[in-house]
Amino acid sequence: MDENNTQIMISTYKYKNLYFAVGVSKAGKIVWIALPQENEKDAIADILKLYHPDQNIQFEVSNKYTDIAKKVCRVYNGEDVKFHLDSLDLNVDKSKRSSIKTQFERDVLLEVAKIPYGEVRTYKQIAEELGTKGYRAVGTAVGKNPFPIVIPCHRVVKSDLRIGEYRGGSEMKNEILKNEGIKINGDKITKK
DNA sequence: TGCCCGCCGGGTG
DNA sequence: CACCCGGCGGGCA
Repeated sequence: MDENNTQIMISTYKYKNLYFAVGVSKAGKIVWIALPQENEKDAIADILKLYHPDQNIQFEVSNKYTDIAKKVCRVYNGEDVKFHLDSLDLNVDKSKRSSIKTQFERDVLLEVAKIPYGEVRTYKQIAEELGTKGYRAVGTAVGKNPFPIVIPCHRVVKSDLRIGEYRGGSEMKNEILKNEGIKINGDKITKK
């Protein structure tokens, strides 16, 4: 592949049979973070899903951003690693290849980004912060989070404190929360 | 427009 | 507890 045509750089990091992957733009911004996968191919495929098949995206896998993938891994495993929001491509662009399609999705993600380590908020709380009753719409937007783990959508739970859904499965959500020290009994958060 | 959603709360047994 | 259902609003074909 011609390096000069590379539009996106993908780096992966393996830990305990799980592959973490990040996609980074030419501009050096993270455009997508994969949920951990059992093999590297799936992790890379998760990044490329962002792009339409007919976009013929140029990408290259290298170790250039392995440190970022490693940081994601560390957060997954319960470390309170800080990420700068400016390392993420938070642009809203419906037409172009952009991780975030609408202003509403962006607003939701920025609200979720405020949830402190080791705490949870409900979908309803996020909606109310944004001044809407579209609780389900918040769930939908959270579900499209291009930066899982870094923007902690796993910390958003149902109003009755049940865990709720997750792209990677509720078991994975459960595990990340557990790694953060959040107490869970069955499918419910046990403390406020 | 119509339909799908990582939701919510009130209802019933 | 278990379903069940109407309401809500954002996004997309």
